[in-house]
Amino acid sequence: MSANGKPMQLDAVSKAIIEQLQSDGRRSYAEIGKAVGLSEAAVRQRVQKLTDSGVMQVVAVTDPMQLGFYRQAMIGIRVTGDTTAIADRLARVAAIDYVVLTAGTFDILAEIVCENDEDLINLLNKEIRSIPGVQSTETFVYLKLQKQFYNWGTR
Amino acid sequence: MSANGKPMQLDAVSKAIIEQLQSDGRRSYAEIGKAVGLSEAAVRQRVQKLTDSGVMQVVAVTDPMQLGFYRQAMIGIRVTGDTTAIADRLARVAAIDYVVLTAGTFDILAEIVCENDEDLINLLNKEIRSIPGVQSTETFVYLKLQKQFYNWGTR
DNA sequence: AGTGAAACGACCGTAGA
DNA sequence: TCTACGGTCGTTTCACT
Repeated sequence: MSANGKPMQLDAVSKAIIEQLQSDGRRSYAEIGKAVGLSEAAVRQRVQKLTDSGVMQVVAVTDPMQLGFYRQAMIGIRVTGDTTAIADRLARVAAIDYVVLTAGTFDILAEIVCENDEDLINLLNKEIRSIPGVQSTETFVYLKLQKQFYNWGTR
Repeated sequence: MSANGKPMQLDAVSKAIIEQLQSDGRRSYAEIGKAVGLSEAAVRQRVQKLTDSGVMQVVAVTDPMQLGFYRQAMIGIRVTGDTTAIADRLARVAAIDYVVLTAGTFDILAEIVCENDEDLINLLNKEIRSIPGVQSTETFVYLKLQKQFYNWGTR
């Protein structure tokens, strides 16, 4: 139910529940209840509502570095024609984990995750620059990830 | 224990477990066990190891849009001097949820989440462009988030 | 690194304020 | 929207392979 257009107004308790799950997504409802001063059932209902409405999701996230993906980069892309069609196509590439349409000197920003520089070159040439309509790309190789906090939109 | 420098080699079963938790971070170990063909205890041991080693985390992520944060943007930043010090300072701003040091025509990329354009202007002027050493910024306002897949590094 | 069993605790539906 | 409660299922520990 729900998921209309209007922003959801969260009270302090719901915010506290989200914080609990942000630090550990597998914490039990009972434990969260103790922390926020609510019964287990009440916490469960609120979590249900938050996930059903799409405000919150509990998911596993992985560290590319620890899995041997040592090269990450943001690619700024300038295109002609339909940006959505091109972004759609980029979104289907497994090594591209983030695609956003933007206003500014780039039309699309895409984040890529790969093992090394050779993979990066191949990705750029074979999966990005080869798409009809892609005019130019600019690559920003990641040196150090300083902060990452989880919010989300589509998938 | 662990978290050395070498990449962790995951077998098909661990990958399957991660996939299960990527689609629902609260799925029970028993249920995951059924899906991947392992006992509940074995699944739990593997999940423990994956989280202890830092390869995987189960966390809550929220949708800024649904919470009334209608304006998101990536800011490309050019600086003089110590990039780390400036990135550190940016990371402490709540409205900045992502900071990465890069090689390329920007030294730092920062993603911001705010309610409207006025907030965006204030953030840019008061929290970013006012930092000593920041030479210039380029703003890429998000029009549409097309893909977001969760990997992570630091926090 | 895996299984199985028994005690314990979490989860879920339902009833009621 | 919350608490209370009972049945069911998941989790934990441990002994064993």
